[in-house]
Amino acid sequence: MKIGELANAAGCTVATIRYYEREGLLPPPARSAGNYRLYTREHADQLGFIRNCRAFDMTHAEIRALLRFRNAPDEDCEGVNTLLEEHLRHVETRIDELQRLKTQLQELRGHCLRVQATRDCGILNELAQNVPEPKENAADANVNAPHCHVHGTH
Amino acid sequence: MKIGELANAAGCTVATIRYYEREGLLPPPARSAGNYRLYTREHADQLGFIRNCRAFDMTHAEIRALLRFRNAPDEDCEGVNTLLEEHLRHVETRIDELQRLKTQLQELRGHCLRVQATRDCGILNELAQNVPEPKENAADANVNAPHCHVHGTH
DNA sequence: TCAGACCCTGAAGCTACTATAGAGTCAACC
DNA sequence: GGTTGACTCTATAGTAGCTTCAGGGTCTGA
Repeated sequence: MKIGELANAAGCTVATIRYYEREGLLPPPARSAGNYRLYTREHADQLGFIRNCRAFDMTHAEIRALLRFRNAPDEDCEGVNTLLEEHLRHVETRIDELQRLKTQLQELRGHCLRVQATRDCGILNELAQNVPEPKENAADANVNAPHCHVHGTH
Repeated sequence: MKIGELANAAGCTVATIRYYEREGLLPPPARSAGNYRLYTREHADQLGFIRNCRAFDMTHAEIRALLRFRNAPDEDCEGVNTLLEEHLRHVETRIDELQRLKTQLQELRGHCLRVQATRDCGILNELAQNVPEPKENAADANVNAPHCHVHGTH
């Protein structure tokens, strides 16, 4: 099948598929006489696997690791379990951080409850203050725990 | 004050300060005879404001908007309130997404509860399946709601 | 033969920084 | 006067996971 069909089947763009090939997540397929990529069922399966992993928000490094396990069917799967648990912990950590952030944002929101001149706006004034409390969020968390790949709000 | 002192005071790196200048978040300061940046109290205040906003995980675009309000003290602050509420909604959306993701990851984790050959690993087999459920996460959310800047787990 | 849909490569853009290379500045010490 | 070391400068590239663009080639049907 051609790249457009594969993209359709997998629910992603052709650019994404070419990108995965460059990244080594997807093996380079055969080419037609006109230099078009020609994919097999195995490519489609592997791409499905990758897209499922991405839907679980795994990084390419994590997916590469899982693909290695998948290509070594006789090895034991302890590493798979470990990887999943670590990923889960990252997600939980990020949830905690965002929940703290939410609380702080709600507090900040409460500093201005009506429309007034910006010079009197409690929110802007609060942001101009030394507010050292919201410190446990993404940027700092990444500094403190460099192995945690869970990042900012945006 | 020189850039190193400012960085120390603001709790960020000199590279970050130079980056903010390039990005237009901080106005270019005067220079010494030896071409060193010389910052004033106003610069320090504005940098503090920016760092506070960043601690709330706001984007540079959001911060730029807030700085514009800050520099127009006679305008009304409705836009500030709106911006904050939208930011809060983004955070809440992201929390919901991550919580759904967490549930799905726990479910996935349950598919393999002992160490076995990877060919039999329930997790890998599940990931090789058509699993269309974890669809509401970052990648798709960004497609569906292009204005939501809350992104992935990593 | 021509339009239109599809495909190709290579490079740049996105976000908020961080890191590196190679060079200049400045104060203190000998 | 020379040297050391801390600090600063600019320019450039790298990070993650794509998306978008420019400038072209391929293929199919009318």
